[in-house]
Amino acid sequence: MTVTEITEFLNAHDIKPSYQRIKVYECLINQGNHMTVESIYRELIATIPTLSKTTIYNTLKIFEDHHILNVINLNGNEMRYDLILDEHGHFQCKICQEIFDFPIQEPRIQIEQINGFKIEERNVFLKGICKDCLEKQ
Amino acid sequence: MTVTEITEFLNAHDIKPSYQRIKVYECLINQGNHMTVESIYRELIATIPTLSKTTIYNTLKIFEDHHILNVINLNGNEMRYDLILDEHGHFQCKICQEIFDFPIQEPRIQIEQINGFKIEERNVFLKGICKDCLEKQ
DNA sequence: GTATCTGCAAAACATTTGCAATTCT
DNA sequence: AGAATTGCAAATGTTTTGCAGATAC
Repeated sequence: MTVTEITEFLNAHDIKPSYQRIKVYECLINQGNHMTVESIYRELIATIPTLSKTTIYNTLKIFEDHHILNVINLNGNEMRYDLILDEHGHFQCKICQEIFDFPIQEPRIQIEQINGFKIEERNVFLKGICKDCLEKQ
Repeated sequence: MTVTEITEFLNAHDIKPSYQRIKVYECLINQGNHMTVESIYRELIATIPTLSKTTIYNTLKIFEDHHILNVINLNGNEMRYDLILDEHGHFQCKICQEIFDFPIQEPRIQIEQINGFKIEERNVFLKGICKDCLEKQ
């Protein structure tokens, strides 16, 4: 995705495409999902030496409000941020702590059980032991 | 569940049944799921005036380590604690913020997609608008 | 020229840690 | 007495807030 395309995308979602916002969005695309404010900061501080974490927080909040970003919290530590691209779940290994994405193809999880409720977001979060760590045991 | 039963239950899980631990467990049973440290504290401080939040944190950590409690974090604020009774998901209303439980009867969420991974815990967290808030709109 | 955006510094808040006092056996 | 538990106070780490300076239209 080029800078021009990001600019158009942000405009289309009523987000003014400032330099910082474009860079944060670019970072989320290039670095993949479940980034933290800290990891975004570390990634961008070389390019934007004056960048503050407050701006990252502000930007992510705006992205969330405009529904182009999902915010999740897997373990009670830092918040993690996912661009809304495809619907996927998260698996975190209890040993190496790494987070893996996996597709959710089952569109309804007994949603009819919750009668009259409007469901707008779904998060599926699994914990266990990943293949590599299992083999090391 | 009587105090005697809780005592036996904790003993059976290799947890020494101190007064505070019994009271915290009792609170989790009586007040239902997704309680926070703060809400447990407010509930118990009348009964145990010397109670500290550190003890609640300690106790919940022990319960978690001994697999009688699940810890979840829905919104990045406080952690929430669920006794492991039946498997259920959580639905949080974006308007009134209330959290509802719902049963998960579908045992596998495309788990075969994650080949060779050992899945030990599953959390399903939905967000949307609850019936009451929908009707008020 | 006015409104918006940025970013520093301080505040807020949940959780963890160190350690001394207490309790239990 | 000895070991485990409790709880106060301080530290930690993430996120939020207030506000002044910078930027954009």
